[in-house]
Amino acid sequence: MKLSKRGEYALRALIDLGIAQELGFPILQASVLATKEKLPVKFLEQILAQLKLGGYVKSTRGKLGGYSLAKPTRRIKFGSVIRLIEGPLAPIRCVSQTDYARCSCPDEVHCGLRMLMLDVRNAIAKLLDRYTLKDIVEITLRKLRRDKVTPAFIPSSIGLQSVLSTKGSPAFRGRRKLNSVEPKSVRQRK
Amino acid sequence: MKLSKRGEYALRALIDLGIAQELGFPILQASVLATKEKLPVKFLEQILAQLKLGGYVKSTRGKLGGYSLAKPTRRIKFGSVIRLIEGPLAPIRCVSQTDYARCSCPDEVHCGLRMLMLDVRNAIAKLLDRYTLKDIVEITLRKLRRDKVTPAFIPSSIGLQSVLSTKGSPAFRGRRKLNSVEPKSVRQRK
DNA sequence: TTGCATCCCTACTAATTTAGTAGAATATCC
DNA sequence: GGATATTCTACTAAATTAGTAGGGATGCAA
Repeated sequence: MKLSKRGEYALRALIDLGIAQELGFPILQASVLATKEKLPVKFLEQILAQLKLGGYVKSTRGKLGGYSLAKPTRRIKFGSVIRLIEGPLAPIRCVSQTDYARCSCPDEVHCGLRMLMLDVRNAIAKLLDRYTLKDIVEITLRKLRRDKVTPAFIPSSIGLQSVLSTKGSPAFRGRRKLNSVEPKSVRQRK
Repeated sequence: MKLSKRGEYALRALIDLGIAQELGFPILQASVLATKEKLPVKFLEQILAQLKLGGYVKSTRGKLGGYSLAKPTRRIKFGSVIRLIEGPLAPIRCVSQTDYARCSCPDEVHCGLRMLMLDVRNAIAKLLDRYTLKDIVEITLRKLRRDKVTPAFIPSSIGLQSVLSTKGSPAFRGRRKLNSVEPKSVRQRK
């Protein structure tokens, strides 16, 4: 039931890009992302390339280049990202909706394991196909604000302790709407 | 989010043992299980040894020997079996309840990925830690009866088409109780 | 007591997947 | 043109998975 490093890094990168975008920094370099998450740049580049293929990020080259999200955060569902990187959500292929394959058991209809795993796959898919990057970005930002913490990828050149103040810095004046309703299942712990 | 073959075979074996027991054949040989599920005997033996270590099955040697369940089916939860064979249910270690480990992110408390994965792990655990072998055995038997199918491991020497009749064959006269309430989440499809 | 079916134990291995490295090519901005 | 990025391709080391292989120990039954 594991998420691979590759998958983990992909999701981290997307979340970082989402947060940064919301804070007014729509473009981040691979090196910045890698530094923040403490992972190998070259490996991350490969993952970003894959995300680009999947249509989740776009890139610009050259000086001032980097990666940014290719579509609105609310259109990016975690389920589909994970499917892209890791394959089907289902624990066994015979209960996959997106990539079904017959399993070895003689009688699929009366297979107890299959019934159980179908439930597991549905539980996972229900969560991951509902939650969008937008949800997670909002929740994370709310937590950060509440605890007055500054995310690592804010360029230190700008002394932006105030970036996170709810009042709004110039970067995002007028486009705040982080008071929307929190999704039921992803609640803040503690 | 995959279940390994090893895990799959372990669960299949337990379910088969559970069904066989309920039908009055409490002991099955590794070779019988392997034949039924069409998988390598030697590999299955290793898995059964692991299940024995975990206290889920017991074995008797010699002629007429074989494997049987070591405790009542209602005490065998799928969650713990999978944990034994596969490790933690959690997609990433930092949200595991049974085998926590810190992850690479700088700030676990404000990690969006962690929040999401905690929900996934809880959804999985909620299912797998609730469902017991008993639940699955009952549901499977009910389906088999409804469709009048005979499970493969009934010895062909006995001509037991009638084994599955609800009226009861001598093997289990008087200890039928398959009309208990079906768990909500694992329902019969179709 | 002999035969045989069964589990038990240990070691090995082939294939696949995972998690990267490495380095040069290409594009873009100043 | 130089600095800074992404892009592309190839390679690889380590771990995991899914088995094979071969005997040894045990217990029942004739």
